[in-house]
Amino acid sequence: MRVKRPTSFDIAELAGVSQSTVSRALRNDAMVSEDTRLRVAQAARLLNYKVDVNARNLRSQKTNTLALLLYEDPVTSQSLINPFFLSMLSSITKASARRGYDLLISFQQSSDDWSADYAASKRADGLIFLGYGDYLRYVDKISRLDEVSTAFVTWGPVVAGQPGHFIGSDNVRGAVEAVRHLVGRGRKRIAFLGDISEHCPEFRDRYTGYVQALEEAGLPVIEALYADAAASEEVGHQAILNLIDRDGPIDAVFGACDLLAIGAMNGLRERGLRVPEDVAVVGFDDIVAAPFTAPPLTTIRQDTAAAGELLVENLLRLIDGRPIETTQIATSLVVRGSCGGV
Amino acid sequence: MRVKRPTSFDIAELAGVSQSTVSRALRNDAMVSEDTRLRVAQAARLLNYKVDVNARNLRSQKTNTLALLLYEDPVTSQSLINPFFLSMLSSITKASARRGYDLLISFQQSSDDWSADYAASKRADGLIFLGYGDYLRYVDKISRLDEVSTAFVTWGPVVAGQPGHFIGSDNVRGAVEAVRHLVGRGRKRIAFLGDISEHCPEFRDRYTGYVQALEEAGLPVIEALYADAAASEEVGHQAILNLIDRDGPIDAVFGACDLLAIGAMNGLRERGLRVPEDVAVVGFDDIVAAPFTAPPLTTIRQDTAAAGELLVENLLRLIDGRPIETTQIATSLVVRGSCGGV
DNA sequence: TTGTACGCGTTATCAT
DNA sequence: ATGATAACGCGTACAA
Repeated sequence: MRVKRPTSFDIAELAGVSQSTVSRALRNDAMVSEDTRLRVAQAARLLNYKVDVNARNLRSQKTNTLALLLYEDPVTSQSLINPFFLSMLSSITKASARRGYDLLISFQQSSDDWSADYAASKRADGLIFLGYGDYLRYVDKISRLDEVSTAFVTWGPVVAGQPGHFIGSDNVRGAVEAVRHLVGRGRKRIAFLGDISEHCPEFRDRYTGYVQALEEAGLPVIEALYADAAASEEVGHQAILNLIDRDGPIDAVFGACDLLAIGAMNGLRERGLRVPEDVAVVGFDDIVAAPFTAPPLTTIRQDTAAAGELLVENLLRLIDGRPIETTQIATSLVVRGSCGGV
Repeated sequence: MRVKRPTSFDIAELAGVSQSTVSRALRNDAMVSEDTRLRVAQAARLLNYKVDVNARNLRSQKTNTLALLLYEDPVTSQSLINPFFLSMLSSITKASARRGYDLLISFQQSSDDWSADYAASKRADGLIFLGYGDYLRYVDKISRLDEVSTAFVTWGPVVAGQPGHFIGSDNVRGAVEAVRHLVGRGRKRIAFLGDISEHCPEFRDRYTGYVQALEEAGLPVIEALYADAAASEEVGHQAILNLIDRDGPIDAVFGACDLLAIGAMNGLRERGLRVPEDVAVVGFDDIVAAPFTAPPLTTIRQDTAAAGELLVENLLRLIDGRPIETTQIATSLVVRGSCGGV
């Protein structure tokens, strides 16, 4: 027994005005006398009227909605999402809510179900891309978005010739800071964990910072201390075991992300090495779990709150046709037990 | 220089059929000859046509979208969301994607910005409520939803007389299992951490299970070993300190959620007590961080993957007017270092 | 199997 | 400051 949903016409009748006036009154849109505004508001409350957003969107060609597309390599994620992105997601949600935008989210599992039609089908006014995934795989699709002038921003490093607008942490500086910290504690044989192929430009930037800090300290960059690794705990675990067993002693590990660092700590423990006494460990991200590991993880914090704000803010600028401003976010070193802290 | 978006009329012209036929062909909806279907599909691809979902939704009175409303007590959450809910969020996203539904998400920060109009304004076909928040505060609003026959499901325990459909873990059994495990390791003075007021019925159920397991083991329920605590790490930390300092020795802690248990472990360490030798600890949830704590946290796992599926599945049933089936999910004990494991 | 005609509920435009 | 009217783009009876 469904009651008919009231329309603006019903409100109009009840308030004794025309339907178009109702529309204006509710939107605070144009000049409406205080008197009628109140009568309309009251009538609306009485009938429990809510604007039909589909009609509104259709007419106004605006959705007041953003879409967040999270993509991760299926290889990397065993049905679990990297905590860092969950944190980003949380801050993006809040940022868009503060701006009065709804947020639609979608996890892209394979590159096939690429449902970036969100904009084309007028489901959203703009798109936010987020992921540690393989960027290369998405470039052509993203270019297509660019061609049809869809508004979108991507979380990540600026890659030469990449279409669209990238916003991200200053990965190079962050990594420099991490490695400087290790060097400052007297570490000399510092392993790097992470995939630095062109598929993972963020990790590549962090590797660049790693090299930079080593050189600046006059330390050699030892190739054997680099271990390719996708972004997960298990992978980090395996990678460090292989590295230790094959290439001998290390006194520190810099993980390109916290999950890798955590995996490494587990591997080190398995080999009877103490953290930080024998091997100091620094990660990158500062995920929620980082303070709770054993020992607590020293890491480079990415300011997800600021990141969410910046992504949303800039996306809205794009939607309005205004120019984008800042695109880089400062990181900060968080010292905990795994290197230099308690 | 924006190009005009193609409409179904444009496709119709290009394919040499009527607009209504285009609509049918694209929806695979009615009888359409293979021939015309192909011509239409080709024309659509050529013009890069996408259905305007607002028009579609308006016309069909269906959105193919679900809304996820996450609410947490502002007291409890200092701008950080409980990892458990992030995990739920992730699984719900996937579940609804699998069903071909878009997901709209919203974090309810205060009870004021109660934007549960998602259904009333035809933004979504159904709602999912999720939260460790104060249930009582939401009951009346939820009742109103029930009155206007909005389709919605709530993650949580079944509370007598509560409107709507609740779906959740079997908190009592889970807690029983947790405490049995502690008892089985010879623990006798087992503290309980968590708010068991009517505001937190889930925690209350877990307390019920705690009491049940103690009684079944012939152990006394010692009131002094209960500590009220909201769901956060800091609160757990403080609570255990107070409890130890005031009420003397304990040999185990059962935290109503993992964050509380983790906080407790930190507090115990601060007082020089070893986990699990001096005090064994068991949590509830099995959040992402649980395996990484020191020692790894023994806990009751809530099957978030199954939960997400069940919530979405049942919500869709409600939307279709079909009856709801299962509403309880089994938990499982995960033994790790903090009690009985390595 | 396909075409015709209308309506979904709102916002925009042009009057007054 | 308000009213009348025309779109917005698609789905669906109904007719053919």
